[in-house]
Amino acid sequence: MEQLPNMRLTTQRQIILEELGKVTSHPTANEVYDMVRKRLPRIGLGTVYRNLELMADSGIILKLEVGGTQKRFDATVAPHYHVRCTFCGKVDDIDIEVQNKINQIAETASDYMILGHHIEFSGMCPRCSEEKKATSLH
Amino acid sequence: MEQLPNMRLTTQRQIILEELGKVTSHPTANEVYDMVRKRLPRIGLGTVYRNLELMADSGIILKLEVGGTQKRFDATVAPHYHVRCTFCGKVDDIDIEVQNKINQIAETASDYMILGHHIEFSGMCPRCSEEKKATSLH
DNA sequence: TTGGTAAATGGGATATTGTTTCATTTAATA
DNA sequence: TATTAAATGAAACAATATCCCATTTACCAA
Repeated sequence: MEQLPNMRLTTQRQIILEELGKVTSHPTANEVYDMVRKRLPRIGLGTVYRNLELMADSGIILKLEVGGTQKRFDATVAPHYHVRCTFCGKVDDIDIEVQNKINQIAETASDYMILGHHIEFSGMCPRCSEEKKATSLH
Repeated sequence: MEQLPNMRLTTQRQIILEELGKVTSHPTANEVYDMVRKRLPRIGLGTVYRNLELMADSGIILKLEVGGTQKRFDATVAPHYHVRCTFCGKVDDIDIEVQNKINQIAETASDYMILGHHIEFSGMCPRCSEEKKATSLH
């Protein structure tokens, strides 16, 4: 596992990273906890939070603070955008070109030092679209 | 106050909206609660949350679910972007042109029905820049 | 202008999400 | 393999948000 100096390679960390890598669903900390607990039933929720934060800080994974109240995590660290279903809260990737130039534009328009950006689309996922169609039929 | 049918014009609602309109700082629900309590000391926190959500749902105000764990609210409903200071959490407006065309691009690239988007820049606010400069001097 | 009525409130309980503490365990390494 | 600091598990705690329900209040019809 890629890591920072003084960061030990524990079983817990390995398995958290492995499980996160298996899914594309941008799980919350609690969802990761559930996934990991199937393999390490005695792991603590604190350990999961601690490690997700640590790995996000060191750039091994991505922390998403998107719509909804919960943080979500993503094993794909390359810059990319997301879409969030307004109805069920599901988060998926949006595979379009990253708009690097808007950082410059934003920097000019503000007194912040701009370090990056994230685009979050909102929409309706296929599943919710289906359900809505079904409901409106009667 | 602009409102939905069956939505009563209560003192609490008016004052919440007035206080939110006074600031450009995108306050959290708790910050709004503090502001409003100066004029209505007996208002409940639940009332503040309830009304902010209600007003956001009806489009009177904007609910921001940006970085950080808390929801933030904005009296300006016209589409615009935000920047969040990675160091202190402050949120400000970024006054650049809204990229309407990327909704189409995103819709083509996914199986969601795209309804909108929001861009959140991350950066360092002037205040934190100053502080960092001061710290690194000795 | 009042009286009826459903919406809204206050305040506390509860739920949800995330963080901290500390005694114990464990990975790294000398 | 003994040492030691980092990491863990478990539970307490903190922060944020929602719910419940008896009481109050805005609105409307007469």
